[in-house]
Amino acid sequence: MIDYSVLIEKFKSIIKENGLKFTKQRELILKFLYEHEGHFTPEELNGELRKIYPDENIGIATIYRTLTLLEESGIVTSISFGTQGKKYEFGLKKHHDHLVCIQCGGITEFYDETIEKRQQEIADNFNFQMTDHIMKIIGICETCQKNKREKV
Amino acid sequence: MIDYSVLIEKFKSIIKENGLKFTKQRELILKFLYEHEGHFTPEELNGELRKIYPDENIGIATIYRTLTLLEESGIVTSISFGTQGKKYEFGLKKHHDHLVCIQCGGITEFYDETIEKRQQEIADNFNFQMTDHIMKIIGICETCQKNKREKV
DNA sequence: CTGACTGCAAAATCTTTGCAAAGAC
DNA sequence: GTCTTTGCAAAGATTTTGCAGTCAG
Repeated sequence: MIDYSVLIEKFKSIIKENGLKFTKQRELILKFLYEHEGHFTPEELNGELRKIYPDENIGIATIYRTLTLLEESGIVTSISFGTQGKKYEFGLKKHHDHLVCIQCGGITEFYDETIEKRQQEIADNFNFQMTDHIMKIIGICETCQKNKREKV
Repeated sequence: MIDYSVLIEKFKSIIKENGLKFTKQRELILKFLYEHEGHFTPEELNGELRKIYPDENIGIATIYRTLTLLEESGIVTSISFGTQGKKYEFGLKKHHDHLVCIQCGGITEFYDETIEKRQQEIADNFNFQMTDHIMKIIGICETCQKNKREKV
């Protein structure tokens, strides 16, 4: 995993290249995502940051703006949930895909070499310049299957 | 491809099973999706239906409600576009995945046996009961790549 | 007839934008 | 100092809901 100091330097250089500024808000949002595994909605992120930094009072608009910036910079990635918005996660880790539970909303990550290779081959066949790919396996996770059985 | 009369019967039996009613609006929406290949937002669907049936005046709420019903019935499927909502397509055709162009928003469909098989294996490994899966390859389609080169 | 369905408009979500004040460089 | 960023609140965009009248069975 990338070191935090390296990450910050990387972020600062992206910031500088684009004539932007390195602000406390941007740093705190990045830091949170770096330090917390998982997938967060902007609203959740807002809540967590308010808990950790009660004095900062980071506006929701800033969260949105920063997430967009971080995503464009390739530092975070997002996964969308139909109408219910997006969840963001720190993106500078090994590429992976997701198992999404429709019962509890839980997300499990996995990585599979076979699928990765095949995706590139498919894109090539269509002369499609792949910049990203998303794979979600949707269903019911082991825990929720058990809970269901116990209820019956 | 499923025959239209068979499709309607199928829909009617789902309707009946659930104590619902078979209405003109529901039929017209289903008919449109059956007859038109492609992926439509609720808003687009609304516009198209208004063009074809200027006298019907189907409300946008009905479109949403019907699409939800059709999706729950397994007759249509949806693909979500981050913040920008969902697109729906007729779903009773061979399963396939999508290539989505970030430039023009165009969608190309493909089907790959290797990927299908591997997805099931992965779900099994996690004791995950897969009900669906989504795969999107995101990038720039052949046409948009060409247009870009021409502009330069 | 009865209960489901519809269109309308209002409400609810989620996200973006305009602006004056504050902050980074 | 200059130009970007921020928080706030208002505006937008998309989707859902409440309701009275309408329609299917």
